[in-house]
Amino acid sequence: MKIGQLAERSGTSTSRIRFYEKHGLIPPAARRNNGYRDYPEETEQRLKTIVLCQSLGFSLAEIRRILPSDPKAMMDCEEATAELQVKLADVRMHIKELHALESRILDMLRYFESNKRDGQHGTPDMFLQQQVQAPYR
Amino acid sequence: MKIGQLAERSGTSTSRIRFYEKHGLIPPAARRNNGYRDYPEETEQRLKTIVLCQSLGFSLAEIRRILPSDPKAMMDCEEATAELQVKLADVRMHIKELHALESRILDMLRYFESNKRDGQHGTPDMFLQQQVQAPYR
DNA sequence: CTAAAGCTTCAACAATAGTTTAAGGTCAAG
DNA sequence: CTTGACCTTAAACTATTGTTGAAGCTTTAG
Repeated sequence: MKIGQLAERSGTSTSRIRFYEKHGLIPPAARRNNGYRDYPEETEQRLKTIVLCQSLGFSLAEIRRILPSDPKAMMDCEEATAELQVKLADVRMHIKELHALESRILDMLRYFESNKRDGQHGTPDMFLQQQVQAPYR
Repeated sequence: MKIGQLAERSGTSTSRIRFYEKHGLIPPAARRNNGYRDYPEETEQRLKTIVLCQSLGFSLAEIRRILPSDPKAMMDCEEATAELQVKLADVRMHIKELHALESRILDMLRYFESNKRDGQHGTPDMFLQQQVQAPYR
C-alpha cells in the first residue's frame, strides 16, 4: 500500500504518517524499487490505534512508550492497565481543577453583578485584586 | 522600581516582564538615564492581575483584549461579564468532554480486566480496535 | 509525448508562553 | 580598580503536533 492510500484509509494525512515514522510511532516502511514507501495492511490498524490513544488523552510521547514498537508484539495488559489508571487519575484531577475554576469564574461574575447594582466603579486591578483576596481562593 | 525588584515583588521573572511589555500586556516602562526600566508601583498590581487572569483560564491574547491598555482606565463591567460568561461556557464544555473521556478510559479498563480474567491474548491493535467499535463510542 | 498526480527529502512555519544565551553597558562595595 | 550583581538588546531555543513549500523523481492517463 502506498502512503496516499494509507492516509485515506486511516483517516490521517501523508505528512502525518511521515511525521509518525520519523518520530518512531510507526515502524519505518519498506521501500519499493522507486523509493516509495510500501505499507502492510497492519499499519492501518496501528495508525487508527494511535489516533484512538490520542483521543483518550495520551500524548505522542506516551503512546510511543505504551505501544510496543514491534507492531506484532503482545500488549502487556498489566502495563496498559497501569498507564490507563494513571491517565484516569490525571483526568479526574483535571476535572476537579476545572470545577474550582468554574467556581472562581462564578464568584467573579457575582462580584461584577453586585458592583453593577451598587453603581460602583474601579480599575480592573481593583476588581480583580479584591477577588484574589476573597476567601474562595 | 527596577525590573529585578518588580519581578520579585510580583512573583514573576525579569524575562517574563520584558516579554509582556514587548507583547503589549503592560505599558512600556519609563527609562532612567542609563536606559534601565523604571516602574511605577501600579505595575506590580497589573502583573498580579495578569497572573490571576491566566489562572482563570484566559490566554495572554484574551487578557490583552480584556484589560484596558491604560492601567488607569475603568474596566467595562458589561464587557468583562460577557467575556467571563464565554469563558464559563468553555470551562463547562471542557468538563463535559473530560467526563466523556473518563467514561471511555473506564470502559477500556473494564475491557482489559475481562480479557485478563479470560486469559486472552492479542496485539494492542486488537484490543484497542475492538474498543473503537464498542457501542460506548 | 505530455501533463497531472503522487512520491521523495529537507527545511521552514504555525501557536503559546516564555527562557536562555551572547555581547555588552552600569553600578555599588571593598 | 576590580569584582559581582544587575541592566540592555536581539536572536535562538524549549515543547507539541503536525502542515506547507521547494526542488526533483516516478507513474499513470490521454
